[in-house]
Amino acid sequence: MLSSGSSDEIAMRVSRLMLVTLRDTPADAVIPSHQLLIRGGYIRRVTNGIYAYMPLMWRVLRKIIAIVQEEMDNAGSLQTLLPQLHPAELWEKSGRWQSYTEGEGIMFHLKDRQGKALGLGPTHEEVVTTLAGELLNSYRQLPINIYQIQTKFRDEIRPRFGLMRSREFIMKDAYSFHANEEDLQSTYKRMEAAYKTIFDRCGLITVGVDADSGAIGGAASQEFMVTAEAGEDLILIANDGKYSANQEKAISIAPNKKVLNKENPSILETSNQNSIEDLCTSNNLDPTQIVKVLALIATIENNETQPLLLSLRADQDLNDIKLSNEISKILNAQVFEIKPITVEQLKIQGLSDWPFGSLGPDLDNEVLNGAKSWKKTFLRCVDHTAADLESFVCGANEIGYHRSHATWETVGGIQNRVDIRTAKHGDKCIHDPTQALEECRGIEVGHIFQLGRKYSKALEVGFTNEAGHQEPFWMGCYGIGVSRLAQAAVEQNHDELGICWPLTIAPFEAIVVIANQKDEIQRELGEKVYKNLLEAGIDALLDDRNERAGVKFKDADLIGIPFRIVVGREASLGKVELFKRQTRQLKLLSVEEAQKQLLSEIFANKG
RNA sequence: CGGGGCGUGGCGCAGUUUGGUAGCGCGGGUGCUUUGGGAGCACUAGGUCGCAGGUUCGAAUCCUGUCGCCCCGACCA
Repeated sequence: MLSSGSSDEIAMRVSRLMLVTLRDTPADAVIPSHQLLIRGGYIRRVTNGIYAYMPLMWRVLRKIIAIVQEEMDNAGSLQTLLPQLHPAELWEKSGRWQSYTEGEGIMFHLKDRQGKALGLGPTHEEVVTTLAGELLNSYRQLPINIYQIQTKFRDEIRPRFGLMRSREFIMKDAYSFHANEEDLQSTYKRMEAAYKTIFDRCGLITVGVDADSGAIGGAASQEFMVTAEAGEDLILIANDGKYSANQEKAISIAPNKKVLNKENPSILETSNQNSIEDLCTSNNLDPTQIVKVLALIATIENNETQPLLLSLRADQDLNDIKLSNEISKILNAQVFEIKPITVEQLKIQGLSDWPFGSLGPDLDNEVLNGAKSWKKTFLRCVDHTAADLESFVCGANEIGYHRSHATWETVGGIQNRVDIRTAKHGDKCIHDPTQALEECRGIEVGHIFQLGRKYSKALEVGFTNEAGHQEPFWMGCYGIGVSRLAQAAVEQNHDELGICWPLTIAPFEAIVVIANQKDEIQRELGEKVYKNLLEAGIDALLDDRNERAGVKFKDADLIGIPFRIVVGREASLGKVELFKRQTRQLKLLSVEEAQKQLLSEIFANKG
């Protein structure tokens, strides 16, 4: 046993830290951050998508949590702690129980000994909205903004990348309640600002992007992305930085078209021309002169299935998120799934083959006659890129034939003009056509939504307004993936030797390495430096292990403590080395000077 | 769920094609040496080869089934 120091002090010694680092990269980790967190002994997998946070990791998480708490508190949000087990009735009332538990639902659920159905909270709109309904009765009590930091459960279809997409994770979620939309918008702006401060303080480079609000629903929403190669989302950013969006949502100006002169319509023989490319080379056409037609099937509320016939300019790609939103708007119904129609599906529906490859925008509804479960008329949508063509080539609804110089009048007109194309790298921007979109990948660490009145209406909760009438709340919700953020920080801050934590969220600010534990002079000086740092208020760690210097250096590089003081062979001369992990800058200094410089660097960077 | 790959000491892997009773590196323990970039030597502990059936004199190896993990897609903080 060590004779001196409190138990805290003992735990700050590497020899007592339960630290196990791995020399080899674990086979099941693919991206750098996941590999490094496991190799550095930060996390251990317990089962699929479920991880244990080891002491170093928990220190990182606590630092992130402290920053989040400070900024949320500053922004006027109240911390709470809500239950993790939710009764099914609450979710049935909001209409989400079924979609969240059945099929590809993400809610873990169970029955208690009374046979009552419960779910483990993947998010807390139901619970929090119900509470608000019970407690907030008057506009005089509004607005209210509350948050919690807590473990969330989502039975992900495919957990992966360690903490990046796990089934149990730490999240900060906040909910705001307002008497009107303007007030919601002002809190939304305040949260946006708080989020920027939080990510800045965590030492992360993030971009706020326009986002699709997905399953949660609602109006405006913005995602905060940590830019990194391993990111699962593709984001588009204008050169001037004035516009940025998730590709799922991004809008842009489509590339210029090659005008096809107006001439009398004619029929093209196109047998064996099975792709747009074939069609172009064989007939000397440009893809921008062709309208391609896609047949899809949408599954909507009440298990109804609506066939879709979509027209896009042939050089453009369909964006299925935009499509889903447009279809939902047109039908005024929830869209669950949209899939391409295949020959097999036609068979199942008892339909004969369609002229795939030669579909035209005017494909007759009679091809749906006799369908077993599908609706019998197409919902037809034309993307702006196709609608803007005055003369074009398109399928003739007969295998082996296309129509040349068609116009919308000759192919049945345009019923729904929509934006369903995918914006891409290089496209011109709508806010300023001299600017182009750049693409990069991002990890979503935060998402803020203006929910509107979706949940307050569904759960029938509201307040009495100034006029004395009952009204549903206006709501916002604001999430930060705390454990994901920790891993994203590693993804953005590492090199070939290991992690380079940003100072503010590093498990320790400095590590004192005694090169040779058996050298009494080194050992005593190392202990002294360590003690001095602690007394100066530095989060310091002492590597007192009886290991060779090389092993300690490798481990220190791997676990990524921002500053390192090496007490080694110059210890007898009163000299130590000050090493900065990020830049690998190394200075041989007197003990006093090294400590002084370390303190000034740390206090300067902590802000 | 669809498509691909993999399960062999704590970790990384070989052995499987062509059946003969399990091996390498790292890690762990002990001792000596070494001591500023994942040390050397010696000794040592640790695996019913994912699991269950089957074929065979004999199965990590062949067959059937099953479970788990990883990658690509649908989901999301």
